[in-house]
Amino acid sequence: MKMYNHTSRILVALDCIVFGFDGEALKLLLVKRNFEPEQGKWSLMGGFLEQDEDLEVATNRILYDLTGLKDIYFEEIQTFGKVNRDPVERTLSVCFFALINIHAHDQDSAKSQNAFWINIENKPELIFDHNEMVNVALERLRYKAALHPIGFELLPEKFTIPQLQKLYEAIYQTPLDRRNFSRKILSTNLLIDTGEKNQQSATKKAILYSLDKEKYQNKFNAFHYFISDSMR
Amino acid sequence: MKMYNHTSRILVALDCIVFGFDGEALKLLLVKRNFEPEQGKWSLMGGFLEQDEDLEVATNRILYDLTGLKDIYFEEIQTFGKVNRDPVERTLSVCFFALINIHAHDQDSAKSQNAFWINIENKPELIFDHNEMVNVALERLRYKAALHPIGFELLPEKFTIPQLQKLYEAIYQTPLDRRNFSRKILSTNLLIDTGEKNQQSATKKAILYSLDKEKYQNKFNAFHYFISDSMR
DNA sequence: GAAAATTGTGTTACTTTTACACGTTTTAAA
DNA sequence: TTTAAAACGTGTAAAAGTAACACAATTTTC
Repeated sequence: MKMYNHTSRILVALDCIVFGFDGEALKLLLVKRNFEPEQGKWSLMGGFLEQDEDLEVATNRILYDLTGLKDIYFEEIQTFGKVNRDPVERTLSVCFFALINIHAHDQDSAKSQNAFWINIENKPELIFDHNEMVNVALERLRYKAALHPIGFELLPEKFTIPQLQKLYEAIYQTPLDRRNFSRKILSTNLLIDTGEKNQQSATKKAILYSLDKEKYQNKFNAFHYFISDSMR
Repeated sequence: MKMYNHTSRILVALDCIVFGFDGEALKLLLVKRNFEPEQGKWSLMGGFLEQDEDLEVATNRILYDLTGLKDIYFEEIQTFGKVNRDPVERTLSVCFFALINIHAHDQDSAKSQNAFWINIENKPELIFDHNEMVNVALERLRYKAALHPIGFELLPEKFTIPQLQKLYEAIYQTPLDRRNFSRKILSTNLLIDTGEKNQQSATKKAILYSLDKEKYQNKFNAFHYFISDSMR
């Protein structure tokens, strides 16, 4: 194979912001580093891109090693490329966030990576530019969840509308009106009534819904265009 | 400086989709390659990331070399990282799009790069994965322009509402209702009546507006949250 | 069986959107 | 000078969607 006559080959890392939701608070899966550099400090989960590995494959590899899950919802956020962002050696970082059902992931995988779930409000200081990465990821999550039904990715297969509401309240750090929220969610027709009820509850048991995955795919891009139908 | 004990250093390129608007159609600034590889074929404008260069600096460098403009509006789209996307050598490509006022750029800069403005409908086949990059960029432009007032970046300092409408019609490839469009734009309060009129017109001369840049900054993120005020 | 907590559904006022109509300005041809 | 054609600016009523609030039903605990 010929090569470009160019010498600036650069180390490429991937860093992942993993979001989870435990029913009350939005959480991050963070790594307490038991390796150098910056051993003992907190960081995002990451890894290097290998020479013979597609970028997307590397993303899946890193997520699998961390959670034991495949087919995780993730999307690229941004590539961070300041010259001195990594003090050891110039490293580009392709940064992405992932949404997982916190109860479905493999706890042994996380443990083997020394990863822990931390409430977003209690986020410790992270190494390098990882703090900025988390900020950008959180902003992107809020942006995206306002326009697309990605919140479901953080919930179990079956969930109640009050649970979904708590999730949105955690994402946006604001209380929502129960009645308007319920109507808005139901009007999307994305939910299927499973006929079951949440037996966990100590008061009135809420209806358990599942996601209509076909409609979810179709409606994913049905966000609010500035160019709405009426303008046409 | 210490180095990571890791051998997979990779060539990193940047590729840029430059959008322009000539008053009628949405256009792309494409390069007819007079260099190898793929000499004679069309491609996006790009370049390699240098060892001592911030990613953002490289983006500005490439845009400046192509257009002679500084402070161009641009945003990162995605990093393309398939192993074989460049047949010469594995190359990661950080891809971004830029919006420029087609009448303000330096034509000599473009000429020196062998770059030409092409109507988006007449886009030729591009090398490597550049076709996909353009598709993603166009999708992103449509997404973004529906939620944020970035269309102005493609227009001259002073412009009329009918001109702005033609731009949106070019972006979304659909006719829009003149009266509703006008009301919607004016309701944002982003436009300042300059008191002048478009003297070019052969019929009734439209009012020339300029952008209220302060409000533009403030309102940039006033997109349609799923979580609207009423939900709070 | 009453109280407390939570859930499901309903209602009305208000705002925004949609789908149109009409009058004005400008140039060019009659 | 008048008239026609084209494009621009503003207006309006019906429909749809949003916001703010009320009430009834379910379940456990006391």
